[in-house]
This record gives sequence, structure tokens and C-alpha cells, in this order.
Amino acid sequence: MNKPITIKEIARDLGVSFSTVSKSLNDSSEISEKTKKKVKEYAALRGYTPNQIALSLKNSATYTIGVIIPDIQNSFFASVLKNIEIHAKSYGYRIVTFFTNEKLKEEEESLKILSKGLVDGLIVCPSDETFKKKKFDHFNAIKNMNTPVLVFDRVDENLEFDSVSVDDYKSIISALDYLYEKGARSIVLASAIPDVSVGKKRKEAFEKFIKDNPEVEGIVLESDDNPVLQKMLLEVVETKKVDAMLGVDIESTSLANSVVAMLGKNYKEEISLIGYVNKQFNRLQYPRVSYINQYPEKIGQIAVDMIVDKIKIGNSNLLNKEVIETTLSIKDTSL
Amino acid sequence: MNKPITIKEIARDLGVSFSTVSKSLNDSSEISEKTKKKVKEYAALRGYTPNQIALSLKNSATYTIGVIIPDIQNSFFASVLKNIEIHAKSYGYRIVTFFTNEKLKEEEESLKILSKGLVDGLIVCPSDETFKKKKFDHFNAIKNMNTPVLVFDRVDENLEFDSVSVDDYKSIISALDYLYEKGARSIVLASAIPDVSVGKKRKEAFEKFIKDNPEVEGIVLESDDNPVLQKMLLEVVETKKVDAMLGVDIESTSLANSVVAMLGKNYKEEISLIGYVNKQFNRLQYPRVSYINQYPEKIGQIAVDMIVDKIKIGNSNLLNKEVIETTLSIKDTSL
DNA sequence: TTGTAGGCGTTATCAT
DNA sequence: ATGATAACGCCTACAA
Repeated sequence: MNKPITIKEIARDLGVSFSTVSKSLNDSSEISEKTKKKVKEYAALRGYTPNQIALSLKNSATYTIGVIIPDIQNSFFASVLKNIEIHAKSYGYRIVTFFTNEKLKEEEESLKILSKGLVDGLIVCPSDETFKKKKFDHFNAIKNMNTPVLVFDRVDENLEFDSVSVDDYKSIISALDYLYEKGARSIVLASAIPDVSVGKKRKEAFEKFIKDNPEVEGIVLESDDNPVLQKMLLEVVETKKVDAMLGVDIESTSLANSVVAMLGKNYKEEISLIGYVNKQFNRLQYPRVSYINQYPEKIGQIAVDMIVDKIKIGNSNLLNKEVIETTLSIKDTSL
Repeated sequence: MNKPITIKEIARDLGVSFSTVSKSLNDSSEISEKTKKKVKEYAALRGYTPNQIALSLKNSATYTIGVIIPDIQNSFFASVLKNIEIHAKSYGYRIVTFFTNEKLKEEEESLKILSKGLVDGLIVCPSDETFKKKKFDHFNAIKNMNTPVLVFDRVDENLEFDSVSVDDYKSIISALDYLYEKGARSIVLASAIPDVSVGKKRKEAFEKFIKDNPEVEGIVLESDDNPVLQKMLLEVVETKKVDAMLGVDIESTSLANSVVAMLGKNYKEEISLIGYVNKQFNRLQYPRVSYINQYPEKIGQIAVDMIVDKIKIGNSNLLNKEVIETTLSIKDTSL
């Protein structure tokens, strides 16, 4: 129940000046070994630890990275966040986290709060609604401040910041190549993020592939309303001969997965499934779902590397856009 | 790239003293409307926002709650964290989050960092390894500080703090009653958390039930090594006539679920499954898994309520131990 | 109605 | 070798 002890109190108790205490604790060569020892011992005894807030003020550095994420229940974001935290820790940074729950208003709020000098840098993935309403003013507002910002995953031309993301085009094409190779000629693209940048890009890649391969029938099913998308999927798989499905996000992939299970279809023989899910997703699944590995560990790590760099070097106007190569991880759902 | 503007600069630019600026911005009645207006307009123009770090130092309050969680990839913790954040926000608190990845050392580190005046209160769920090694000194160390601490989920006699948790005994018994009612006479208890307080308590409740109902065969399978536990489950379900399985945590439940799928067993006819999973878990599953609802939303909310209370009222020595009643949510896996 | 001084906990600079 | 002072940005008595 005791308040944390301060340098001043140590000084008072020891009958020395507080600058002597400060210097002793920082091992200054100006102070005699004897005094240093005395001070250090007493400080240890009293459990002294420097107040980080005071240090932050003094150094105008918080050693904190702000992280804004749409949805922590989404295992992709959970995995990225985990790795951001791990990596930030290794640089001596803490993270303060805000979840927007895919809402624009919460994103604006979060950005506003974090721009009050609370963090040295910001790692953000914009919300669904931000894209839907095409509102980016709150991002532009922070561009004029000296807080470096990095966007991950959902990069967009409207967001002129450093970024880390995966190669949407390549990843879709390689998945489709694989499915084509295996004989799929009727392929469903399922998306629960029709408005989000990556959702759009993945759809474009899909459409390009279909255009380039006219013998393939491409069916695009999109809705950010889960029950609606599920109904669409059920109907298509029931009434058409669908060889394969490709989910561009976790939601749509797990819906596709459920639909297959509900209809009692057989993965290896009747229908294939590939999705933008991850290892964690598969820990809870059987059979395992084939997925496009976006390497969330890498995303988290690179995001931290880049933001720490910007924090230290200072905000330059050159934009650094990192793109991660995905790989296809084939499981029992797609052979 | 401009540094954030300060009160001093506004004062200089406007040719008034900085206390006039401060008072104007805080709408003090001491200042004339005219001056206030002038100051406010200029502040708005320059995008002034008070530096939170300075405010924290001044008020010796950080408006931040520290959260220490074993594993963000665990959807139970993800859900609790989400609700902690939502609720903290509503009180005007931010959260700074540390993940221990079930490691004692990381927990010690996190606790140490957060006790340097960075947070006004702390919400913690101890790691697996903490229980395994029975090391609680780092918790005792923080008891002597004036930072209120609240433990959720994994409460333990060694942790003398406020707490929020579910009723382990009741929840296990009601699940077993249900299964018994449905005719199960051979029941497996699966646990991936044999060392953790809640794992132990749930096992004890199970054993009590078996003792009270000698006609029921109870089989306890425990291991914190997933492949090992899976092997045990596979073997038992293959070789014995098991009517039902009860998972005391997400890992064990999803392993049990996988085993059923692997063996091609039928849920409604051959085997039942109930686990400590949650709604989110089922969003990715088909068929849905019956679960003991621990109400992570409530846990998050009550945790914040209690810690904010302690922060405001001050740390009393009366311990407040909140216990949440679970409910059984029956799905297609257990009819 | 406005301005001055002190303090939150530190460190760094400049005396003594 | 030690101590006093200023500064980080802010707020709030208290003076003027």
C-alpha cells in the first residue's frame, strides 16, 4: 500500500542531495564508490525503481508502440499481434492496444487518443468500415504529426504510410494454378471482406485468372454478413458442380468448410478448399484446411522492425512498402 | 513532422502567459470569454492536444490498465481481452498488454515492467509454468506496491488478490449430470492443463462425481503436450467403449473433437462431447461443439469494474472474489 | 481577469 | 565528490 519510493525520498533518508542519488544509481563516475554503494543498497532495500512516466516526459520518448487492430478474435490478427508484442519486447518497447471491432468511429477514437503523445509509433490495420465509407481523414490528420505510422495487411493507396502486406495477386494465382492443375474447372471465390482493400485485390486476381482461362467457370460470392454468405455458399454447392472453393479470409473459409461438412461432401474426391487461414486455425480443425500462409510472424516482426527504425531515424518521406511472399500449405482438404 | 505544439508555444504566439492558456483551454471561469475564444481557436488551429504523459506525471495517474495474459491465440483469453478493452475504454482507460506465452519468466518480466508506475491497475491471468513451478514471489512483490491487482480465471490460494473466475465444480457437475442423464456411463475427462489451478479443480470435481456414481467409469487423460494427449485420446476411444468426453480447456476439447472426426465416429449416436470452449470456437466449427459457457464478456467486464473500483477507492485489504455461474450450451455434438 | 510560482520524478548541466 | 538548478508539459493555488 506504500507509494513507490522516489529519488527524493531516498535522498532525504540518506541525508544527501537527490542529484547525488540519481548519479549514484546511474553509476556516474563523479560519485565516490562508497556513496554509490550506500545509495544503491538503500535503493534496493526500499525497492526503488525509476518512474517510467517521469522518464518518458524527460526523454520525450514513451518506449511504447500503439497497435490498432480490427478484431482480436480473428486469429490472423491475434497472431500478428502476438508477434508484434514479442518483437517489440525485444527492442524494449511495450505495446498499447486498441481494438476497433471493424468500426470507423472506434478507429478514429483510437487514433486520436494515441496521438496525444502516448506512443512513439503506431502499427495499424484499418477497419472494414473505414474502407466501406472511404473515410481516411483521421489518417491524414496523424500524418502531420511526428508519430511514425505503419499500416499492415490492409494497405491502400489512400493510406500513404509505410506498410507490410502479402502479395495478394501472386498468392491467389498460385492457389488457382494449383487447383487448376488438380483438375478444378469450376471454382468459387468466397469473400466476407468485399469492401476491404485486400478483399478487392484478391477478387481482381481471381477475375483476371478466370479471364485468362475461359475454360474455368469462376463464381464470386461476397457478403460481409455471415449468414447471407453461408446461404449463398450452400445454394451454389448444392445446385452446381463446384470443384473447388477459395476463401479470401478466415470467415469465408470457415463458412465454406462448414458448408462442405453440412452437405457431407468429401474433400479429396468431390471438392477442394483453400483459404487465407493459418496454422492456428488448423489446430482446432479436422480435417486440416489448405491455406495460403501469410506468415503472420513475419508481418509482426517486420512491422516492428520498420516502426522502430522510423522512431529512431526519424520520419522520412520515403515510403517503405514491404511485401511478403506467401506459400501454399496443402492439407487433407485439397489433394 | 512538426513536433506537437505545447501550451508554452501557444502562450508565446498569442502573447499571453501559459497559465492563461491552460485555464482557457480548461474553460476556467477566471478567464474572459474573449480570451478563451482566442486561445481555443488558435489551439484548435494548431491541433493542440494536451500531452498525456505530462498529465500522467502531474496527476500521478496513467489512465492505463495493464493486462497480462498467457496466450492471445487462445480464444478464451482473446475474448476476455477484447471485453476488457471495450470496458476499460468506457471508463476512459487504455490497456497495455503483455503476453507471457505461458512462461514464468515472461510473467516476471511483465510484472516488473508494469510495476514501474506505468499502470494504475493490473489484470492478470497467471501462466501455466507459474503453477508448474509453484513460483509466486513475483506476485507477492507487487502486493507491497500500491498498484491494485486482479486475477482472473486461474485463481489460486497462493494468489491473494481480488479475482474473477467461474465455478469449476458446479460447471463440471452440471455437464456430467447432463451426460449421465443422456445415458453416458463411460466418460473421459481430457485436460491439457493438468498443473493449472482450474485444471486441477475441474479434475477434482470429475473424480468426486465418479466416486458418487460408481456405476460410471471415469477415465482421466492429462497432458500439456498436445500430441501426447491426442495419442492417449485416440487409443482410449479406439479400444474402449467411450460414451462421452469432457474437455476442461480449448486444447483438449479440440483434440477430442479431432479424434472423433478422425475415427469417423458419429456424435449423436456413438459419442458425446462437451468442453470449456466458447461461441467463437464454434464459429469455425461444424458440427458445433457443446460447451460450458464461461461468459468471457462478463469476466472481462467484471474484471474492469473491480479494478477501476480499487483504483478509485484505493487498495483495501478485503479480498473480493467474484464467481461467475456458467451455463451449458448444447449443440449437435451432444444430444 | 491575468500572471507567477511550485511541483509531479528524472536527468543533465553547471556550480561549489 | 557533492549539491543546486533547470527542464520535460501540465495544472493549480496564490498573487497581482
